[in-house]
Amino acid sequence: MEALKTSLVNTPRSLSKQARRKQLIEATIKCIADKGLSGTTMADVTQQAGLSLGIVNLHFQSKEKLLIETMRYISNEYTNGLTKIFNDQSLNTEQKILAHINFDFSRNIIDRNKLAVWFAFWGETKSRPTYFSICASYINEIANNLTELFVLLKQQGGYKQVNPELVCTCYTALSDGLWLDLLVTPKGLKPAQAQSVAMHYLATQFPNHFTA
Amino acid sequence: MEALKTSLVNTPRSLSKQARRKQLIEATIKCIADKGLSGTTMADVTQQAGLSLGIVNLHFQSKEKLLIETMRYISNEYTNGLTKIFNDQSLNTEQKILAHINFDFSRNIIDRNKLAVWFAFWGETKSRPTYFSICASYINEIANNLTELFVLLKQQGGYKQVNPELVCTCYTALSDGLWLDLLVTPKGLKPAQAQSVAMHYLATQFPNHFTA
DNA sequence: ACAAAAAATGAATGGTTATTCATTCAGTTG
DNA sequence: CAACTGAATGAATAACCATTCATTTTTTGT
Repeated sequence: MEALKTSLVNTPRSLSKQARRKQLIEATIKCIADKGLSGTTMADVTQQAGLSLGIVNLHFQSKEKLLIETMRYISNEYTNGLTKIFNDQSLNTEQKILAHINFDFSRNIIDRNKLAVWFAFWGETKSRPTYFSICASYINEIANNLTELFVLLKQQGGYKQVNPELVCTCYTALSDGLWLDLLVTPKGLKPAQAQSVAMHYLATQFPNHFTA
Repeated sequence: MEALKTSLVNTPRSLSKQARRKQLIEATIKCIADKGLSGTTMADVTQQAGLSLGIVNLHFQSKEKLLIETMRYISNEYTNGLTKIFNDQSLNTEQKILAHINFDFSRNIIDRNKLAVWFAFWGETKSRPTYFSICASYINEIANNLTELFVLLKQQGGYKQVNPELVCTCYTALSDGLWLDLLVTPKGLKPAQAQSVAMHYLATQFPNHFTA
């Protein structure tokens, strides 16, 4: 019996370098989800991709670099999605915040394989400075943007009591915690419920704009 | 130069089995925090404990069992602390909720070494059923107890709008997310701040009992 | 169609690490 | 104090796994 491969199409002998790297990164995501970070071997990854053992070193030089690129891949996907929303001129403040939440709980982001990768790497940030620096680079930017949106909505909606920075910290921690729930107790919390919990919190801060 | 040992006292040749196991578990926590779950070897753990290489297999049979017992150790410490609060006859509902939050952000619980262990294991729950079953066993009990407290406070305080189950889910996710912040961005968020963020949320639900 | 270049392969290598167990050591008992 | 018991040690073993690179396969350019 042959293992299910990440790419279902026949893999032509020569894809572009870019495409081959992506294929390997996606196989890595699947392996980390299935076997954990410590249990993922080069043999696992290459078999999952349907390629030969030496291929990772050919394209990434080492396992460590493959893992770092995998982290960066997921991290970029998330950051780019949010940046696009923040820069979308066609959306007003309220719509941007809504789009942000929708994105945070969209199918592609809360995919359990990817969540497993997020938490696998977060669990190692204390011991691996490189992982930490990847996180650090995007966390601040996202927080600044989101805080800015809350500042604007506070002004526009006349919410005198709201502390935008606090709301940003609270919302961000809440959505991280809901992600963890989705990973660890998938039977208990469905994606739609998770999103409604996040909405419930925002409704406490901006009751005229959001409802639980 | 000799590595700093987990136990600073001279370790007598014969401790009780229980004490020796605890010593090894605490060395394991330190190693996981320092080197990550995948980077922690038997040599690391035993050296950290100031004992010889074979000692783990003598007391735990295998590395896998040591890791499981380490997870259980931290998990029990947390669950027992909360259970004690819930069963404390001298506290009223409001005081129990406050005690719960204080405990969630107390020094012994949000110790960064222990947080690193929590997230290291959570990152592997999808691939390791045993880790998952340890989590599952305590999550439900804690959620039920906390929900019950919110039900009581709703009645006692006349909070018609409050949904106790939702508040429990939200608070729990929020505190998990804040734990993650404390682990990943310790420069950005101090323990006292984290606790005040959690209080801020509870104040939105029970404004007559809690203030941000 | 052929040669040259590029990509991919996987057996072999070498380093790492969990586990074993014969031996050493400390504490206890009669 | 001598014999005994069980805890602790660490050298040796065996399994595992990342990486290398000589060889094979495919693509490209002329």
